[in-house]
Amino acid sequence: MNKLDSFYKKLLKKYGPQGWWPLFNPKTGRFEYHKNDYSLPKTDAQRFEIIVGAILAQNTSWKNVQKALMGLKEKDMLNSEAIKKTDEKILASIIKSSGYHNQKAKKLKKFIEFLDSKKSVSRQNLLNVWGVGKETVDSILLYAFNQPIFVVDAYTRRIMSRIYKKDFDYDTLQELFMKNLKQDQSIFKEYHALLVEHAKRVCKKESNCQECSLKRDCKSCDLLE
DNA sequence: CCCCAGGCCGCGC
DNA sequence: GCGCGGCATGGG
Repeated sequence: MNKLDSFYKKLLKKYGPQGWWPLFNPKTGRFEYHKNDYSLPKTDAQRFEIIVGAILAQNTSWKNVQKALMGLKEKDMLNSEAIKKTDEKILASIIKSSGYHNQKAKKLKKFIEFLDSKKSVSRQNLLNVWGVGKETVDSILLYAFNQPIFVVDAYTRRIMSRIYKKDFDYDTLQELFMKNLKQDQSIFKEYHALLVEHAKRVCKKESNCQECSLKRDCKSCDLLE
């Protein structure tokens, strides 16, 4: 078992399955995780919700994104037709809580233009869409389209940079994970979610090394200095 | 008051 | 190709 497999095992043991990506549940009226179910989305509506969430979540807390998604939901606007026909300024006001709302309103419209173009949903085509970069594109491919692509984010970088005491760029980290893990979208989904959880709870900006499940492998661990 | 959050674009060099 | 400022709200 390689290092990355072992990290995964330890994080999963500590935090349990995360159930990403959270989806709105009409019955409870809330956004809910779905532990151990890697088959979602089940409908185009759910797929679209993940896409919108991924764009709104750029450099923004999930709580603020939820409010924006709820706003869209309440106006029956969490669908491409409604977003398409709504004036960009109006749209921006509805998603205001997600921050950068003027930009994000434009991003949503640009992405819907892409979906309507019927171009194939490939990584290269998605990266050509204005407003979505590597992380957003990979999140969409993995969580909305169930493609085995590993998502790298600021948390992944922070954790890995501390463990190996060196900085990695996006492509290097993505390649590292994808070459060393089983090519399985459920593992990629879970691993990314676990890294987020670990970074939020333990490997924070001010790290909490004594509680860290990976401390024995970490070159930055305070306890070793 | 500060800093941060599930980034990306446009620009200058 | 890399670094930097701008984008913006809500919570701690």
